[in-house]
Amino acid sequence: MEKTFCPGDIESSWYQTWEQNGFFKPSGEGDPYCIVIPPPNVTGSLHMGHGFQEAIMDCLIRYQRMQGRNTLWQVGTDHAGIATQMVVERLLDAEGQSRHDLGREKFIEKVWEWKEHSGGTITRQLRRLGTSPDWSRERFTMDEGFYKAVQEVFVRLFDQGLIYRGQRLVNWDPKLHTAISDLEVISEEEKGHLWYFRYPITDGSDHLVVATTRPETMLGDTAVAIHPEDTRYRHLIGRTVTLPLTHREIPIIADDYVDPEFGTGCVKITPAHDFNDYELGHRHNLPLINIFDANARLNSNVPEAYRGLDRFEARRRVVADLEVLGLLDRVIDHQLKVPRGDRSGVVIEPWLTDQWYVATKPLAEKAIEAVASGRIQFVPKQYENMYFAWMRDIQDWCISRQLWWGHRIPAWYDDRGNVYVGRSEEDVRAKHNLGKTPLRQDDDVLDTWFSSALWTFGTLGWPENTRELETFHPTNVLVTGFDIIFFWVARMIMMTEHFMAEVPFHTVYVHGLVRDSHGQKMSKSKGNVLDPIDLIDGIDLETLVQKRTAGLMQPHLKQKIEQQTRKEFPGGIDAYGTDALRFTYYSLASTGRDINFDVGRIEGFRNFCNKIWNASRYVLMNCEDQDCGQDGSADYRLSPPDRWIISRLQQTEQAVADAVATYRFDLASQAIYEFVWNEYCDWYLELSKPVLWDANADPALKKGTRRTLIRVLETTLRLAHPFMPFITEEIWQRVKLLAGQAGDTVMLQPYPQADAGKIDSAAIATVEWLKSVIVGIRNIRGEMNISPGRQLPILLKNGYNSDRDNLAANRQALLRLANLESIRFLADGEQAPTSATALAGVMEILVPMAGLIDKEAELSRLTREIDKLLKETERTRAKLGNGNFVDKAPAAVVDKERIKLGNMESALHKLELQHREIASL
RNA sequence: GGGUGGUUAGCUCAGUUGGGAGAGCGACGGCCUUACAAGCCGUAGGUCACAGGUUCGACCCCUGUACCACCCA
Repeated sequence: MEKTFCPGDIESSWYQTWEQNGFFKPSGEGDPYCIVIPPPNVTGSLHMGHGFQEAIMDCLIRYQRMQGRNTLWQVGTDHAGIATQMVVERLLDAEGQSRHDLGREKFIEKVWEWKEHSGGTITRQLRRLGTSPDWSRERFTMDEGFYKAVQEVFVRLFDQGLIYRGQRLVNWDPKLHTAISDLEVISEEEKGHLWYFRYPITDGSDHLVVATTRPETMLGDTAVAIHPEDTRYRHLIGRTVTLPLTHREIPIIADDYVDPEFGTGCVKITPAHDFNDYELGHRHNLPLINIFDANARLNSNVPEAYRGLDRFEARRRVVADLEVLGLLDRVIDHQLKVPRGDRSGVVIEPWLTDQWYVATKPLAEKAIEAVASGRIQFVPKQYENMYFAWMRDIQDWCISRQLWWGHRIPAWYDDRGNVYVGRSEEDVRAKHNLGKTPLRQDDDVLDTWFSSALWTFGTLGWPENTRELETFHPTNVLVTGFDIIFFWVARMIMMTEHFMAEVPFHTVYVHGLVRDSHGQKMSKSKGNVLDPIDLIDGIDLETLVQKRTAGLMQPHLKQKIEQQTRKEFPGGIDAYGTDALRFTYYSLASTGRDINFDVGRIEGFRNFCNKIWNASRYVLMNCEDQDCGQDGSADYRLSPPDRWIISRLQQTEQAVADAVATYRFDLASQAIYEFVWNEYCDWYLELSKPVLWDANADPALKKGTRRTLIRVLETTLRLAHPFMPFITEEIWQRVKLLAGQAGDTVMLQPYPQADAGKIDSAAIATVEWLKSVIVGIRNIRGEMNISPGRQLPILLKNGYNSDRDNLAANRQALLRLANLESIRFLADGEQAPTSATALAGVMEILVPMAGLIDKEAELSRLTREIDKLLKETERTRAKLGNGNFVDKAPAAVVDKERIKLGNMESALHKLELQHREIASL
């Protein structure tokens, strides 16, 4: 084996082996276990959030597979309507073309071409992460089969009256020319103005002052509203104002929607361009005047002077014209929520159009019940509240999009505007007896989330009743971020309950969102994006800078991003390998909502991989070509350290099992890390040396040690495999035979199960004793600056018989691990030389000071120890002196405190004695 | 305005029915000890945001406050 672990050397070849041998496919045996991947955008690429999420799913899948379950990880990608269409339109734009130049069919061909070309990026990257989905079952939401499911769902919902077409105000994106759902609108505070306009009362008696943030919409006003109780204006109810610029006469109405505190308490009402006004207009039967076209330019419903103006230009003109007329009262600065499209970034316009809707209320009821009853459980549980809050207020879902890329709505219209929904034009004609009536299909496509809502059962073959559907649905767990609980999770639950009459999954594991090391969201414009592949393969500084600053939407940020990148990664990023990256992800997967990714962490876990690698080198060097009991022979003997590490292994296995069962991957990874590094490497490997290197040692004991070394390593590799698939496979192949195992791959070996019967408390006590003696001596050595190479003669004093037994049993280990010249108990009546002292229980460990230890240094060390103990003793004594504590606390707790106090007092006594003795020299 | 989550070592974070505050990284000191310098040994560092309350006992339970983040209106 190489001296240093090089992840790049092993990763791709093992991945190919696994995939080519079909190890990722369901075994067909055991209890089914299924996860569907949250489908990434087909033309997207892997980001840190994906990496995190995929790592978690792969861990679960590999874990369950090794538990012997019939495991399916259903993989696939999403066509991502708007996002993909935008990408392709941008490419066309670069060639000076628009999609309209091409026409719908040609454009869609282009999109498919682009998909063929770039669609494999994300799946290639998933492979780099070592994920183990069944690639042979890969699905795409635009696949023929999946479209069939989408169409079927649409038709059935329509027939059931749960899909309808209606003219409503929608969130219109004037740049992308499509409606979008509420969830795709991001409203944030922005600086703006509040304009106060005078509207003359028609009889010429007076005027009203209205305040508005959107002056241009006044051209579509159809009323002015006041609060019914507002005494300032109550007398005006029922009269009219003459709308300036348009000279329309519009009523003054009363409605308690109006907030008398805001502005002047008079509100202009534009029912065709504001959601609240729309509702209000509906209540009062106000006319709707649509003043915008699809580009949000003013249309022919406004006076000629304004027609064709962009909405923002129109705003300036309206304000200017009113000012000229003396109707501009004042303008003040004002913070307001501005709705923007999450894709286009432009201000969204409430606009009146015909759209398709899903009536969600009836679907939501069952979906709420599914979670309320516990048929679906969220982990962590608090996300259920978020889910309920949204589901209770759910609005009808606008599912039509004015795009070309997506599932075309299966609806046809005749010349008279009648609509027919069916599985195909022929189907529609037959169903409605339409003969040769000309029909044209609806131009719109469905919201991408409409198709992803069918993901669990659609990918398994529905509407056919396939064996996969039978076996793997409902799926076991959905792994997702909380940001798409509404977009996706809730809609999946609604659709699946409706069509399958069962839940899509039993558990929703909601993980946090990956941020940078300062808690900032990673984004291109912030220039703090990390690419998981760059952490695996490494990247030099120049390339990283180049990558972060290329294609910026706001080029002026370039310099700042470059500086920041050069400062944070002066040497670029090292190649850490997949296993280190994955282990880092797990270590960060606690219950929090934010996951701050610090490159310092991954370096630590790269070192951990190297630690495992080198520990394995040591084990192999000592076991290869040796009898390690690989033939199953039983002529070996286990030492206390052997039994101790086996015990600790059982405890670790249990800790990992408990952690995975509760989705605490941080705790699982920590248990493995601690066991491997702090127990197996730091202690057990060291303890094996005095046995293996002692020519006089009992051969049966040596065999026992080799057997334990190799078998604990082999088990640990299986234990760690779901977390770090590559390195565990590579090493497992080298150790399997020596450990008496066989098999093509570690990924199909049984997962280690804790066996409480193998926990040997006597062995644990012995090794704990050994460790405390060694640590005591090392402590003195370290603090007194005694060279590590210097062999020390150690004396022991005041021990129990058990201490004498332990010394006898562990003499060799002590001599080596503490680097001792000798170690023995003081004889009866023997005078101890002046020594530095450490305690191990009641036993005193003496390091003779002569020529080694400075008196003052030892005194100050003792003083520190004494002070520490003194403080602790005082606290405990006070506690026990409190009658309430002794009376009311459980007896076990009180006893524990008593014992603790006794121990501390005895230790304190010894240290004080020692201090006095040395001080008197 | 309503809601949720958070505040623990210099940094990033654990802390599982309330009973002696932990890890990794970083810092400091010492080591090329035949698996590993991507390492080994040792050390320092915390009013557990603040204020009350419950309790014999609170990082943990309750109330309030401050600040941060996110969601919704």
